[in-house]
This record gives sequence, C-alpha cells and structure tokens, in this order.
Amino acid sequence: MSMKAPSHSAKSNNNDDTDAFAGKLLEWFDVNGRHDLPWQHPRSPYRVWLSEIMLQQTQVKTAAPYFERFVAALPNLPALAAAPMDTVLGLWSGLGYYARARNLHAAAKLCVEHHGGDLPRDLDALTALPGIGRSTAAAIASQAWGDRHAILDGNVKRVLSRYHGVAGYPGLPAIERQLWALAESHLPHTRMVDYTQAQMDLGATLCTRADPACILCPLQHECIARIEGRVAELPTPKPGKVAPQRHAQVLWLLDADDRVLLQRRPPVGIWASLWTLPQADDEAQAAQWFAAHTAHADFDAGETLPPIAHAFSHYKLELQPRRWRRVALRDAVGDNDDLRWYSRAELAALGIPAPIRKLIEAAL
DNA sequence: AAAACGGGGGA
DNA sequence: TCCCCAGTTTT
Repeated sequence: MSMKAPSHSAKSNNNDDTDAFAGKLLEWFDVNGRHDLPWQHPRSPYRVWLSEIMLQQTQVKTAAPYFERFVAALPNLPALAAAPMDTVLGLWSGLGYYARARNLHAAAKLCVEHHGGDLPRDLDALTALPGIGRSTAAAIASQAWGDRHAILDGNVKRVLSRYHGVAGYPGLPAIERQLWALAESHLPHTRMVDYTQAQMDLGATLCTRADPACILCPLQHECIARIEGRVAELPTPKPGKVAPQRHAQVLWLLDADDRVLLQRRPPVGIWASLWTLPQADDEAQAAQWFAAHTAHADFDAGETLPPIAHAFSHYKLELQPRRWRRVALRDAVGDNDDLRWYSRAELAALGIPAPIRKLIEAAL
C-alpha cells in the first residue's frame, strides 16, 4: 500500500474523466453537504482521527459537542498521549463504547513512541493502530491529507449497494470485496477531502436506511435500485440465522364443567412463571404424564388438533395440542399452586402465553 | 424487539 | 480467512 500523496495515471489527471458517480456527488456536496462540522475547522490529522473514532458508532449530532470538549482539553496528539486514562475516559463519558477511548489513548502513545508524535501518513501503519480498521484508516488519510483511498463504512455500503444494485448481505466477505472494488472504481483524482465527506453526507442525510429521499438524490438517474424499484430491499439485510425447530406436545384437559387444566411454568426460562397447558417433549412423555395424572382416562382417545407454530427470537417451536374432555385427575394430584383447574372466566386474569391463550380461547 | 454498526479477537 | 462478539442506538 502506497503512502504517497495522490498518484495520477497519465490519462486521468483532469476533471474531465472524473467518474460520473464522484462528479455528481461532489456537485451535490458543494451545495448540500456539511461544511461546518467542528473537525473541519481547522482540519488537522489529529482532529480528523478523533472525529472518525467518535463517528464510528455515533451520529454527527451527538458526537459534535463531545468533540469540542475533547479537543479543548486535549488539543493535540501528544497531549492525549500524556493524559491519564481517567481524563480520557472522563472526556468520553456519555459517548458509550468506551473501548474506543481506550484504543484512542493507546494509539496516541504508540504514535509518540513510533511516529514522532504524529499520525503516520500510511494506510498500513494507520491500520496497525488500535481502533483503526481499513475504512477508518482510509477516512483519516483522505480527510487529513487528501490521499486517494476508498472508504467503506455503513453509509457507503448502503449507497453503493443501491447505486449498483448489489444484492447480498454486505457483511459477507464476497459482497464486501465487491463493494470495496466498486468504492475504489469511483475514486476521483481530485478533491478527496470533499469526496470522502460527500459520501458520508449522502448516506447520512439522503440515502438513509429507511425512507431514503431519492427525489433529492444527485444519483437517482443512474441508481440501479431506484430504477428497478429495489431501494427498500437494498442493502440486503443480515440473514437471520435459521432458528432451530423444536417440538413439544401440549395436553389440553377439560373437566366435566369445561374447566381447563393449567400448569405454572418454572420461574426461569421460556415463559417463566406463566400459566400454560401441561407440556411434554414427545408423545411418549405426554402419555406418561397423562397416565400419572389422570384417573380412568384413555390417552389414545385424545383429539389431535392442528399444530401451532410459534417463533421465539432464537428458535421455532411447533406445539402439537391434544384435547380430552370430561377428564378427572387422580386424587393424589388434585389442585395445587402449580397445577389447577381454571374456569373460562378466570383465564382473563392469568398470565398465559399468547399462542396458548389463542388456542384455548378460540375453542369457545 | 431486532437490526445495524466497525473493529477486535478467536476459530 | 472468516465469524462472532460487545455495547449502544435506531427502526
């Protein structure tokens, strides 16, 4: 990776062959971009770095006052390196993600130790510092020195996947590689400082995740997602991991008065302490439970009902209900705090999981 | 309630 | 190289 200032191929050192993407973006930026952010006046490598770290997981509006306070207390890199950790954390207090502050502090010390108290003007050396990855390094180098490097943060991923109609979750290595290549293909040969800011501004203000303002977008006529009506589908969201499918048997017992037998769940775990129909892992265990709790009733006489599908955040549960009417319990089981007959009128006041309530109330 | 976020760290 | 995490905000 080269550290030198923008290198230009012989044919491309002029504005005429600026990529259409970059050209339109820069024109838009001149009028609509953010030109008065605190780290832009004055712009120094230290201030650019600090702003990029703050902006990693924080919006401009939130970060700005913290930035001002931070640079007022620690105006340059050696001051940061010399400050106690507590001071740094105090200045960061309220911003969250405190690992950023620890990395920032550690990186400042490394810069004093290895780079003469300055940030290194080299992508690999920047990336080697804690808290700086490929995109942050490129954002720093382009904004601090105007060096020609592509960034690929969440904003740019969103813009490029829409503009080029790139489907597939951007976190996947193959998709991310493709997006990096596209980002590099659009790099202009001039105005890198503005170009980098322009991409972030477009993503943050127009090409937003929800409800993008396409009619205001300078790229709307070339944007594949816009042309093909796929703006809402791109970028492809993270594929939810396929939730494991579990099964359970549900025993629905009604007595001679049409009261329903409910069981209180254990105080921890799924549906903690709620009242549900007695449940078993499989049919054999359901039969076993049935034999142990009921008097003179025939398990096989139960009426098999359509299964209920229920989705939890981390697994899917299919409940197989089976119903018996006019059931009596064994004397030894009886009513107690965790296993009771409830009349229909009493159900309303109980904590009952939604799918179970739906099942038993739909029947009447 | 769940997805998004950028870097770090472990597999 | 890839995958997943921590920690927080946004949708």
